[in-house]
Amino acid sequence: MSAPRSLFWFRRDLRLADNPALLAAIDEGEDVLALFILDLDIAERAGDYRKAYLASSLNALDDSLKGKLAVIAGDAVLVLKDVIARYQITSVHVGQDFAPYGVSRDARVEAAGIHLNKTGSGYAVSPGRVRKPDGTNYRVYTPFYRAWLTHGWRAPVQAPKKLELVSPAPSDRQFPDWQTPTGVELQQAGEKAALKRWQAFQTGDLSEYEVGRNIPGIPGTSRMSPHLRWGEIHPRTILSSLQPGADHDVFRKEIVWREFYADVLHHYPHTSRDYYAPQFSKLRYDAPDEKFQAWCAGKTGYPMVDAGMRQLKAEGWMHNRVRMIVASFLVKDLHIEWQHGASHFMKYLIDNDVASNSHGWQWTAGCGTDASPYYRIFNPIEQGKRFDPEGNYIRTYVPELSHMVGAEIHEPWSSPTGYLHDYSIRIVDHAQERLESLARLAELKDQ
DNA sequence: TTTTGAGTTGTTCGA
DNA sequence: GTCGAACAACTCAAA
Repeated sequence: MSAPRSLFWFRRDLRLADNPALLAAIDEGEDVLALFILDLDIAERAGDYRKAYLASSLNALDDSLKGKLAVIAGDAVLVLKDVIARYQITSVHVGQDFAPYGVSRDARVEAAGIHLNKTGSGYAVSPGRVRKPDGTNYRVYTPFYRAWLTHGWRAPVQAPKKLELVSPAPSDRQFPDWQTPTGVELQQAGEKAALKRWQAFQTGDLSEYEVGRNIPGIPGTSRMSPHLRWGEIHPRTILSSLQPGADHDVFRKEIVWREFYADVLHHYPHTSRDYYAPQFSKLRYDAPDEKFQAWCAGKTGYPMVDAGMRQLKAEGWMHNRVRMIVASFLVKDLHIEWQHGASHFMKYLIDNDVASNSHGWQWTAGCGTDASPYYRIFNPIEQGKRFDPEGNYIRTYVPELSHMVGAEIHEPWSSPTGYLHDYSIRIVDHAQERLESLARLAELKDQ
């Protein structure tokens, strides 16, 4: 009988600190093989931004593991079978993945006879755990939040003190060569970068978060989303350093929104692509045409919308306030189904989380949980004036408007210099399309 | 079972 | 410029 040797399969938990599943693997094996499986099906769908971020995160993880991370491309079942045989693995450990794709992948693995020891997940309270007294799940955020607070969560655990790693064969070090696209500046990936950024946010902008988070022209948000997406930091680590006070409370609620949407998707897996409120599938929509292309390219002629869409392409990330503005514009002004926008986001966002993305879109579209009232249609001009009064955000991303100062930047059509540098003419009239949206929603009501 | 209050993020209109 | 009301009706959670 050979010595017990465990496999730790890294998936969405690319970190060493506060990783109970990794500790479980260490407990069970005299040594541990650290593995990441490159799923080429996902890679085919993913945009270059996501791939570059992941490649960078894997390099960072490998550094922490002193160059002993195995990376193998292929189908999870085949790779695991092969690795288990070749390295004489006696147990496989993972953190539980709740996203629909991960759930079905893990089911295939287990159906193939590979037992996965699951410890913890990427959430402070795993999806499915927060329940109403009658045992059913919540569909509204605020009651979920109150129950979530009551539920509580475990304290973070330390990084392993001692980690005996198996050295993988050179042929099992298939790190992808995915480069950041030219002209794009992605935020730094990896556990160290995540912790450093969290520390900086905690001692900095967190104290002004309630107001600052809504101003896209300043660095008022934490930018933890890409790190949370790949588990470079665990939400427990974040939550455990929050204090009482309004700004911290608002930030905690944002973390719990992530937990809520994961819970909703867990109970209704089809809502990653389909309507949470099915009657909205009967609404009259327009096919994605050249207007959709203009939206993607950031050439709608609405400064705040265009700035957001261009930030997405420049950084693989977009400020949350602006995500709502561009999403509302696509659905309510262009009358295009939310899935088209959600797919575009998933391609470019380095924080591409299917639960938060799909349900964020559905919220804006009015077909999600806690959906906004039908009459809540964002005015891209007013939103710009309110949250980017000086136009700092717009000037950063829309060079055709960089010569404009003050509030006039929000309405280039009203300014003699608005089109001096060939800024796009408005592709639609917001006031008119707002009425069109209300009319189409009224049709739905009459049915 | 029935009732009641509440529900992330807004805009427009008229006084 | 500011302010309050109106904008549907419905679903959800909890008493």
